[in-house]
Amino acid sequence: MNKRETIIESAIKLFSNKGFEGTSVREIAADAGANVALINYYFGSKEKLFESVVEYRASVLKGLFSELFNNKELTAIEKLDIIIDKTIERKFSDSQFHHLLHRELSLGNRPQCRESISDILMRNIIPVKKIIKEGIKDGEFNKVDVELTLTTIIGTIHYLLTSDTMCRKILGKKEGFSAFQNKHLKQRLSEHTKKLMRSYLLKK
Amino acid sequence: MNKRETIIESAIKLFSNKGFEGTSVREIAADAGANVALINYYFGSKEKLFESVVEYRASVLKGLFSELFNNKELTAIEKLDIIIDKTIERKFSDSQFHHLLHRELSLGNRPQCRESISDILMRNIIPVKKIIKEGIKDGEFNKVDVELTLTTIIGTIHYLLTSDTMCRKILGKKEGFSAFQNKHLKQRLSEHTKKLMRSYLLKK
DNA sequence: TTTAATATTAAACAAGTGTTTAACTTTGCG
DNA sequence: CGCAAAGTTAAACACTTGTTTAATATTAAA
Repeated sequence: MNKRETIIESAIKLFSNKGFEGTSVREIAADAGANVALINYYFGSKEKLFESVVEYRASVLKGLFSELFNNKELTAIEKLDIIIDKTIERKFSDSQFHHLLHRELSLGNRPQCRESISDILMRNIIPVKKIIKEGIKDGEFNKVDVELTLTTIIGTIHYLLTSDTMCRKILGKKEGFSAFQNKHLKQRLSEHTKKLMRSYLLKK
Repeated sequence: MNKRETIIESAIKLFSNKGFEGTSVREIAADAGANVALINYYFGSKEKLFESVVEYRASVLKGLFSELFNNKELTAIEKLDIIIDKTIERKFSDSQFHHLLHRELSLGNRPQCRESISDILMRNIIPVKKIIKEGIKDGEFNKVDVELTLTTIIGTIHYLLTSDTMCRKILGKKEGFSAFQNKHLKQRLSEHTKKLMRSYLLKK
């Protein structure tokens, strides 16, 4: 890993934990073991470093579900099951970064940055939308509000990951419980979301 | 409205829009038409101003659903309908402030602040939990995962309000569409959430 | 009106901010 | 090697940050 990537990794860690404005370029440089000037040398500015961070990680999230849409052997509800599990897996394993995206998304500054973040998030949402629509067209699903149904799937998973503190309180757990590294919770969330979708989407 | 309150109001506006770290005390003072030193005179520090902001607004959100729990004339699903509508109404009318709370909640700094914010949010969640539990005990509801069901309700509403940009993209709307002031969207969200909960909770 | 508490101010403070400069070192290619 | 490009550095730059100080203005009670 070269110094450019080291800086990006440190930036991801610090931006995720302390926010964009709450992190100084000197902190990032120190964490990466690099000179402050290197940040401007490689990225031009702190703001452009942020954009690089987003792009850098975005490539990992890229097109996770697109091939699923073209699969003809699975039913729509089976596809949705896979989407639910993968979304949970992804959000749990990288909850810090997802917080970073959503935090900056809710801010009034840097509108261009909001635009690119929402584009990244949409890449994983569009295939889900298509799959639900297809399920309805094929008569497998009830005629539901497609956009809000996918909002429910993502929103349920997302809200549970709001913060470790919040998650503990919702679940009524004691202080020691670490929500984000809990395997049982992922399983529980997966079952809940799948059952919910089956009862709502599948015809009785 | 005295100067102390004027400062709090300006702080709410600016913190909501630009985040805690992204807002300077001088901006707040300027917006409130007050001298910078007044912030430290009244609140002691920027951080304590933030706590005052949270407390100030928390009183408004206080105990919105507690009396609903004790109501014996409504069925559990009817109570839930009311909760859904009130939650939508509240979040839509004050989406900026809710973003502020959730943004700071997801940050690693100021753990004591996270604690008080999650306490505030829980005040509105606990009665919902009770109502769903009661519905199950009375045999009106299926035996669902209570904590995750309420997460679904709040998460659905919350996620749609992530950002105006994001909301537009999810719904497939053009640039002009302003999600947060749209009456039709509130109605649509209300119907979706109620239907979802009826199909999931009520016995067939 | 005197007096003491409260409110408000401009100015200064020290520390931290992102960024730039110019010098120096390392790298890789002809 | 020679040399240019890329990488890395310490120091300085100009500016903003939250906070404090000490002086002044306002208020309200005695």
